[in-house]
Amino acid sequence: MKLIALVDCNSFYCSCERIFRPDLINKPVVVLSNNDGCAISRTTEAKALGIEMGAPYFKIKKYCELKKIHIFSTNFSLYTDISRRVMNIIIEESPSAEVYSVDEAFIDVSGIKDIEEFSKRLKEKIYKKTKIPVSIGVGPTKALAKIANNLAKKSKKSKGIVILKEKRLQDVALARTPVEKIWGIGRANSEKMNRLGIKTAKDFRDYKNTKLIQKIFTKVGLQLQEELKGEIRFGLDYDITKKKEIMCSRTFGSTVNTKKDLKESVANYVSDVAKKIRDQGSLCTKITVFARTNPHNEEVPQYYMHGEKKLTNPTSNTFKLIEHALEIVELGYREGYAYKKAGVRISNFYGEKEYQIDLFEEQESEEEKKLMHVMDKLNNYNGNGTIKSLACGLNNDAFKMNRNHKSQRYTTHWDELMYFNQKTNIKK
DNA sequence: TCTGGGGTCCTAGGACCC
DNA sequence: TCTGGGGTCCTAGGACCC
Repeated sequence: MKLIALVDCNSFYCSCERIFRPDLINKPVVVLSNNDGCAISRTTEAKALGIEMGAPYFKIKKYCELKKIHIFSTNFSLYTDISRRVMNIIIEESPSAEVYSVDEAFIDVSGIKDIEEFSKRLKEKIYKKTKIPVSIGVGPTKALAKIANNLAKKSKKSKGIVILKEKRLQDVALARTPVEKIWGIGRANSEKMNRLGIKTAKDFRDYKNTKLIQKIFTKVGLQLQEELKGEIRFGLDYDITKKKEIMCSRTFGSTVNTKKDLKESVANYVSDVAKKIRDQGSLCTKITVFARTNPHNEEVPQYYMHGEKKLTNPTSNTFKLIEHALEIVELGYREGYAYKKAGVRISNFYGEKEYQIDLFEEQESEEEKKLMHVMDKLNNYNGNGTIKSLACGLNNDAFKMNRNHKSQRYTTHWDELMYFNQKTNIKK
């Protein structure tokens, strides 16, 4: 039987701060987001005092002072560093692990004889070496491990470890879990579930009309239901090092009111994402830029500037990307608005599986067929299926492809073709 | 006065093609 | 010249997660 453990750090950012302030153990602590905007991490003591996730700081400031809640501004480089230490221990101690986020990791514990003993040892070791407390939940699937973990956090008796191996235990656990606590069911979907009379995770698991589940909650909802039944739908992913999109965005302390200032910020964000994409060794073929006014402020006129650009040549070059980004700002910028937030996102990375197929995998060797095949891939890779007609040939002479239906929609340039050729190791 | 930042996945519907 | 049904690709946007 397959068993998956989820190790989750308790109130991670707060716990990181406590490493240097052991006097705050057992005291309420809150960590705020950028610009001290809102609460993003709370200890159990702070939760008990009613501090909500995402609560705007200006609304709770007085209350925090009154209740002597200790407030910290974020220190992401610290958290990243501590996270790495914790994850390294988990990887060292486990047969195989997937680092899922900054404070969580899944472990395949199927082969381990005494899972309780293993969990206890791991938990102790992490605490001893990093001073970060963790909870561990075990179940046949990721979704069940998540539920086990939630219970481990809640129940004092469990001492931070809950193992949901037997069906009987799962029944009890699921009946005690309201739907909105299920991993992957957020506010919108839990409201829909309640309307269907589904209140607990057990109700959801046992809901017979799976067609309806699929219809309302889409494929993901159906997969979740199956996971709760103990059927694995989300396997462990050991190789998630490469991102599919990278973004950088900021809320401004005060608003930005000129095109020049906005361009300056955008250029900064671009250099940030460009560095990241080079670090992961990819090139991107799409860039998105957005800037928006403050949606929380109803007094000011609202505008959401948003534009994207497909790049013919994949790149990670900062200057090229900045050029593209500023062009988008140039097109989308409107005078007279107070911009409160802006960001840049790059995506459609070159270097992913689907683009690495051998273009000549079909061994039929007629030249025309080969070229058509390349064109199809190129179309795919350019992401728009409507390349006009193929201009391809030595000396840059146009060389038109004729499909039997005389479509002339496939075009590109020889350089581009050669570039693609090079990258994918096609033998000419 | 002050409301984070960085991701992933899915679907509906439009555009386009044959 | 007539025109429809079916397929594919792409985008916007929703929902969710940490």
